[in-house]
Amino acid sequence: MIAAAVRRERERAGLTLTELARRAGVAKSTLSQLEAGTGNPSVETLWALGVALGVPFSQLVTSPAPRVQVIRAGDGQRVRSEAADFAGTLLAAGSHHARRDLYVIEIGDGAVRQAQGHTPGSVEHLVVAAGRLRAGPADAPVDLEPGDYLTFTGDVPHRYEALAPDTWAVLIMEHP
Amino acid sequence: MIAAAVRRERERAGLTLTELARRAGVAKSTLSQLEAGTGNPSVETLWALGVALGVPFSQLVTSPAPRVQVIRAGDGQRVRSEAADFAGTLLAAGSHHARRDLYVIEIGDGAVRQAQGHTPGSVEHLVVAAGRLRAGPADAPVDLEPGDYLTFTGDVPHRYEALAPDTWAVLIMEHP
DNA sequence: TACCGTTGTTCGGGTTAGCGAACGCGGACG
DNA sequence: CGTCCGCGTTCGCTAACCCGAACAACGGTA
Repeated sequence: MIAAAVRRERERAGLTLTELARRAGVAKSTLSQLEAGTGNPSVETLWALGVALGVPFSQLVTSPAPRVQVIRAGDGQRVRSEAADFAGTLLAAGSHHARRDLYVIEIGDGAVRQAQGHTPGSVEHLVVAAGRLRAGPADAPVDLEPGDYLTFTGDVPHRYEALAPDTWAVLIMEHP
Repeated sequence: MIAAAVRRERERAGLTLTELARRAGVAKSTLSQLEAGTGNPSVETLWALGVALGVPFSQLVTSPAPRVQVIRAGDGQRVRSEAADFAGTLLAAGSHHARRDLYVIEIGDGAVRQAQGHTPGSVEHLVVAAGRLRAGPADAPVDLEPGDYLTFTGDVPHRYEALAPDTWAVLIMEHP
């Protein structure tokens, strides 16, 4: 589990095992056994590897991934405030992924953005703010309207297509 | 550093050292030395403690916190796509916090939501989708319009106040 | 083909993490 | 006061993490 994460991050950084071991200050034998899944590394070792890889260490202890989920505007678990005219809808909670990039995306009317899959285990969260958007995995896109929420795994080809002018949305990308 | 985090979480859960060691399946001597800051624990040990404490493990390796930052609609680092009429704006990236709750919030015109500070180190991210919103720390609120992005530490009293009808926004709450 | 540089994987060994048991301490109870 | 129970800390000891070095495997080059 950790083994795969370390190897994935190392290859994503384009480093050899020897080079990463040198930069992190650990013996390459240690790193080799670690990537082979033998034993549990100490926190110090894993920390050194995380620093050398430029990833915040919790990224090296990943976990499984969900699939596609849509919450329509008005659906979802609403949390109302008694004290004020305020309502919140919980869309996603409790992931312990590490990197989380937050975007605001704008797509011209009729424009289509194709994206090949990102790193395995990445998850995308999308909330449409205005316009209409068709998004999701390339083989199963979903039509969304303002307030709609969509989440899906980003490790397969996917797309964004605006169905109305001035379409924009909030996009959270989680990289495991 | 880790020592303090473990002790803090253990006391926050109201557990004794002996009880936590029993639940996590580690020797209490190990836990005692760990909280004393002696040596580096292995990942497996820390993981077991995280499970027993009900925290996602990366919470045991904390880090500092930012303050308030506003990115106006149209500002920010834009990432354009050459292939399609598509533009994305990166708002926040690379946090290594653990729990991340995603909300869509709706606030009635003129309504004010007050919130006392949450757990130390929590961070809130806010993107206004429609309407006008005054939000932020109670002593330094900021007026936001659709597309504006605001982030601030949530461990101090803060507020949300709608300045127009049909105001809603996307809210990401990070709990360290 | 032979040589060389690099990559990643296996070997002994020193050191340390983790365990179980024993210890000192403080409060509750008879 | 004496005993008991639970708290957290220290004491040997075994196991394993980590290291350095030697080892195969591969590709480029003369």
